[in-house]
Amino acid sequence: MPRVPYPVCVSNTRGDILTAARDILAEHSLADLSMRRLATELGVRPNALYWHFTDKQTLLAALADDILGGIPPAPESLPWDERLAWLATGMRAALLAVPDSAEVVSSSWASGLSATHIADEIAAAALQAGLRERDARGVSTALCQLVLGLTIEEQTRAQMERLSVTGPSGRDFTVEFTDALGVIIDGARTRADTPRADAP
Amino acid sequence: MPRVPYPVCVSNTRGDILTAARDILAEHSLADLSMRRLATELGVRPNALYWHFTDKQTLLAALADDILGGIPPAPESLPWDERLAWLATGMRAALLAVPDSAEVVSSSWASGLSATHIADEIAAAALQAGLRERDARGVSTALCQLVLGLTIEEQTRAQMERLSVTGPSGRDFTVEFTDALGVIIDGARTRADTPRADAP
DNA sequence: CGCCGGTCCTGAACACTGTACAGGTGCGAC
DNA sequence: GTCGCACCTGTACAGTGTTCAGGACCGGCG
Repeated sequence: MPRVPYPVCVSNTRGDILTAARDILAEHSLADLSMRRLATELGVRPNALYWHFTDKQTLLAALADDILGGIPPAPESLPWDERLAWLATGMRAALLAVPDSAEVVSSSWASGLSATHIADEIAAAALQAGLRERDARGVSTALCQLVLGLTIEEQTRAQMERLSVTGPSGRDFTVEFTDALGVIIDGARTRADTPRADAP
Repeated sequence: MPRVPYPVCVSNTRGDILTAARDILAEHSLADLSMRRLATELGVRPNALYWHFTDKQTLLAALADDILGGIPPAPESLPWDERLAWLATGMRAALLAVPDSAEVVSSSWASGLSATHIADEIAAAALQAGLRERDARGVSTALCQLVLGLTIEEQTRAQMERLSVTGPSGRDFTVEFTDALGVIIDGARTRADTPRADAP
């Protein structure tokens, strides 16, 4: 049999690292996602990760892009308001699929290391509806911050219940999301109906 | 002269600790707000803090309540939509007054250790406008998440520029806030005008 | 006076964390 | 055969939150 000097299966790609990070989030939590643990999971020493990513922060930013990358595009056939709802719920679903991912995405957006592709997509959908540029961006930020913030709360609570440091919160986050989403989209509709003749 | 055996000025109260924490945020950053540093600033060993607070997390939650405590109440004379805007901008101003405080408040809200008094106040104002209960709460969460999320981004950027790890972002967060705020309040107005005869 | 109990703090330690530096091993190309 | 590159190792540093047993000070009570 061939001599296996050291590596059993080294030579990790960036993708391998990111999926390993996702696995740690899925089976444990963000608190457990340390460079050491991630390296151990890959059969590698912690420092090895710094060859692929300069920082933990940039690693998390890549992970954030990865997580938000799988949002299905809104069908062109949908009316514009339903497309807004589609995108926001899709973003929420993508986040809910990976525990603690909302906090990861939030930090990455804040640090500017991450792409905010979905925000642009939402703004574009609002623009197509005839909104003014600034209104469209307003709708986009309102929606994105709602999704991010509420999902952070939901996932933090879920984690706390999983470790049973706290009982069930009694909140229905899906309802809270739907209600706030409805309000924002109503606001977008108002802006769409208003004739665009006001002062800049 | 009197012998000063050990304490020069020990015997800190919870309030002293919180203001010291605020000072660290003001003059440095959240990253510098460690138990060790906070203790040093108070002329005390780190462990001493654990007599007043069980956790760093609960300390930060108390700090969050402290920061959001100074929001001026909306004048009763204002029409309801302007009261909503007043409360949201007041919350934003309270956060902007202390660097990195938005992140502190966000974590504290998510962990449930902190009071969400301002959210209730916003919901109450919306309720007075004649909104249904669920709509009022929807407006409240949309507004609070907007303020928190956007301020996190703003303060993170400010911190990065202060350490000159990054140039100016070119974003005008006040404009972004005002635009998104306008959209949400327009949505609230729609809900207020709609006769409340729809199915639950 | 002496002692008790509460309040607030100390000293030392544990198990971690992200990250830096120098060095080494394997592989394909010239 | 050797050069350079891709990828990883070993060791170490400075810092983190938190715990535990214990000690100094204080007012009040017998």
